[in-house]
Amino acid sequence: MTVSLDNFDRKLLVEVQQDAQIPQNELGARVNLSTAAVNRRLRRLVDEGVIERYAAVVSPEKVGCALTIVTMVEVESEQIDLLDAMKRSFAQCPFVQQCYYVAGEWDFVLVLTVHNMDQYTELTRQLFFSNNNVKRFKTLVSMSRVKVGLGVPVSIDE
Amino acid sequence: MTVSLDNFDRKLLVEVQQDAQIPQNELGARVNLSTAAVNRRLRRLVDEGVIERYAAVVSPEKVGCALTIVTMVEVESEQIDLLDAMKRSFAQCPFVQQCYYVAGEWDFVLVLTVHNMDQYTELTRQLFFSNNNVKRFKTLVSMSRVKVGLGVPVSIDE
DNA sequence: TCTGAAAATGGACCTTT
DNA sequence: AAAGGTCCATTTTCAGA
Repeated sequence: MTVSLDNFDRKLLVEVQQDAQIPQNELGARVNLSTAAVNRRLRRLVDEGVIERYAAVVSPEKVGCALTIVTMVEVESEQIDLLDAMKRSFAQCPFVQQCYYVAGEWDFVLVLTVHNMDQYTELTRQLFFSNNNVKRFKTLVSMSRVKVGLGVPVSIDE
Repeated sequence: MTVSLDNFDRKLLVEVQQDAQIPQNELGARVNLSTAAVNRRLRRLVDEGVIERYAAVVSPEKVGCALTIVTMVEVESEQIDLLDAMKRSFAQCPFVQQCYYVAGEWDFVLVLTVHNMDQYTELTRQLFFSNNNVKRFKTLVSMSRVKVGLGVPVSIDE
């Protein structure tokens, strides 16, 4: 599952999570490696699945998705097939940015990106009210996205 | 704030959020545009801030960050400077992947990525117990990351 | 690590609406 | 003017020695 990474790999991961467009020679200069070495290492990181993919991060506001909402959901029954169906329905919905199946007071946590409240209301109907395995849900409306990212911490020991 | 996008832009955004490494000529083939036009449009999208950045998505498991945790926090006082200090402390922490300041039963929602429970315990001490503006917090441990991403929905009208 | 070929990016310039 | 297309120079990637 885990992969062994040395400090060069870790430094590269830090850089590349931050900005994937830095050319390999520049990366090399930063971590003290030749362009070719950087190239090989990045390829290996992708091949081994450490780097899952490269993605453009788009600004929700700029495309009119002004509202971020966090919703917690409690289910009626934890029967596997019912849970799977719910997971699928959440995962499929393009407005669901993230979905975690959790242990604790709630069963699911969803992060949603929508254009406005009306759209959220409509979504709750679709995702929650029309699903009779949803016992209750609670809505938290984001007033500020303090930190947003998928960055994974990689510690570098000097 | 919002930017006017035509269908070409939207199609490009869909592709590029999914995979930022598709070469521009291939993108052109997919959306029916020349390489140069794709190049110009992508540049414009970056300049206008629609595309905030390009990032490598790394697998938390592969780098040993096996645990995803969602934490809700309620504050004692909503005094601006206290809130700002909290926001800063959350944003700074490399294990805080996301942080939203929300309205509702809670004040903050955090998504954390940690190596193990011990580390989380240590983090709660650092982030919550040692901050006397934290009234209470609730921990939800993720058992499965059903959907994870920063993808923003862009609808294409044919 | 170095060198060089192949690929991708991005600008110049002309054409269309 | 605004945006597309073709062509060409520059930059970047990536494999072999």
